[in-house]
Amino acid sequence: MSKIDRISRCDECPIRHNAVCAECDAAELAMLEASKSYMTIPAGATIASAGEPLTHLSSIITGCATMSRTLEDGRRQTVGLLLPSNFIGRPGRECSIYDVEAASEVTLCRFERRTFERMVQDTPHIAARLLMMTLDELDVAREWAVVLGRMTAREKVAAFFVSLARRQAQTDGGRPPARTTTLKLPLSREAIADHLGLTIETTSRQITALRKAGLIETPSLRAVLIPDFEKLALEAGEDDDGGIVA
Amino acid sequence: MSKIDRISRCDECPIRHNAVCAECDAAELAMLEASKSYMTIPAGATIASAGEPLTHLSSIITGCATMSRTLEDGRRQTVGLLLPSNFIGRPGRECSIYDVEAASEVTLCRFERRTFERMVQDTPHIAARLLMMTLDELDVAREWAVVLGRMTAREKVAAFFVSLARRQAQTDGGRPPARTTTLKLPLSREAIADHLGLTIETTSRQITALRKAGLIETPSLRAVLIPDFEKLALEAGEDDDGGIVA
DNA sequence: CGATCACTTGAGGAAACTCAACAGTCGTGG
DNA sequence: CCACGACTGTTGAGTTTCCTCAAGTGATCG
Repeated sequence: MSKIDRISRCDECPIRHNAVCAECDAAELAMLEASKSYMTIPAGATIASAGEPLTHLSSIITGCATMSRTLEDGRRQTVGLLLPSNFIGRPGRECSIYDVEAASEVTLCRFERRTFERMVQDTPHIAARLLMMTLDELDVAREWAVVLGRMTAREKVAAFFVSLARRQAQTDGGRPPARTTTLKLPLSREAIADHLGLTIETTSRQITALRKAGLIETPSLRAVLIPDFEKLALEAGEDDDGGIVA
Repeated sequence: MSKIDRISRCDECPIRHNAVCAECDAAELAMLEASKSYMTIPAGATIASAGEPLTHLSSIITGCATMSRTLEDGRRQTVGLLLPSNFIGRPGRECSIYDVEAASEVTLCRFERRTFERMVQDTPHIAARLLMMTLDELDVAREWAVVLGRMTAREKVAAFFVSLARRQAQTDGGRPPARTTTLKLPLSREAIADHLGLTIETTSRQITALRKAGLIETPSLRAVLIPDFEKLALEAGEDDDGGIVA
């Protein structure tokens, strides 16, 4: 029995203050508790498929998932990297328009779609929080458009590490990344390439190039050590005042 | 005195049923009417600048604007094409994080930011509509990520015309584009290139290529005639069932 | 310990970019 | 009304970046 299975009370939930329930009061939380269910999905499994009905909407409690589209000829683009507190599914739409796959083992807090839609309608705290989260997602998506449209392969890879470092720091602690940060990579090289709009070979080469330039170290295939976060951020095309969006 | 200046009643507004006010009842509309103001901006003028405070939030009534980011070295990426009923500015944020520029003459329906934020809080119809619009924008942004990340230059240009045709058809009439459609281009070649993550030269070459392939005609620099919409959509990498998002 | 899979590296080619010249369009003023 | 100039768009030639194909290396797991 994993740790999450034993959590049933929302006030013990690791994403309590970041997820769609963040603004809920005790009574609202009780309502959510009554209709939620947990589900754990193994790494590599499919959470939703493009065009298929989505019976449940959910929040990621732990783990990492990708949201992607695959064209008929096999080209694939990941349009969202889903980390703890991120939301899966769109209220008001029956089907997912993207494939959602667990990159690592993922634990979800799920709600039956209709039930959740009703709660969004009836509970301003949920609606307001969902709006804020959606606006944040929109910023992230637009920020990523700049990366995809205008950055070089090297900048894209650097930007990916920088963005992931920011989000992981946000999740565990809530403060910006330390100067020296170690990153756990939830994605394979192929998945990173699909996120960056590159091939796996180019991605690999640029990771090597960043390592040779001393901007990162790679203690293992699934880990990246950033000796100087600011320096890497600069390499990712950020003006020195950092900033921008996650 | 232009046509819009004379419109003061929301029920005569061309975006009445598509904008953030779409779900409002008579009483709510009256409230909006009391605090709204119109503003017309000439083509080429700046509506908002990245990092600068945004005193008003607004809806586009007529015209077209671009939302873009410029990197220090001059590279620019447009992250959103704003057409009638689209919303400018983010409730809850004081500054714009993008440059917003009028591509053509633009007429706005504006609300003082604080006032609007209060109305969002107090008016579920506005909050709900804003949520739906934001979710739609998110879909558009993610769809565009696929274009930016995985499409060839030719597909990008085709996808741009297809997307624009869909949105223009949506605006004037609400139905999908006819088989043969004429498109009014609100953007210069350079602005198109910035939207597609290409150079102006590549964009121009691909427009020429599409013309030579008979997929489009170019009656003028700012117009595109699509003889067979489905055929162009296919060229844009859509599987024959069309669909996807605007 | 060996097979499989993920990742890396190399060589060659294709797509898009850069730089440069040219053409078409539009507005202004003679 | 035409001539001029500035600007926007097109086309061409050469270069760069990234992709493709292929082989090699390293990790992981039975």
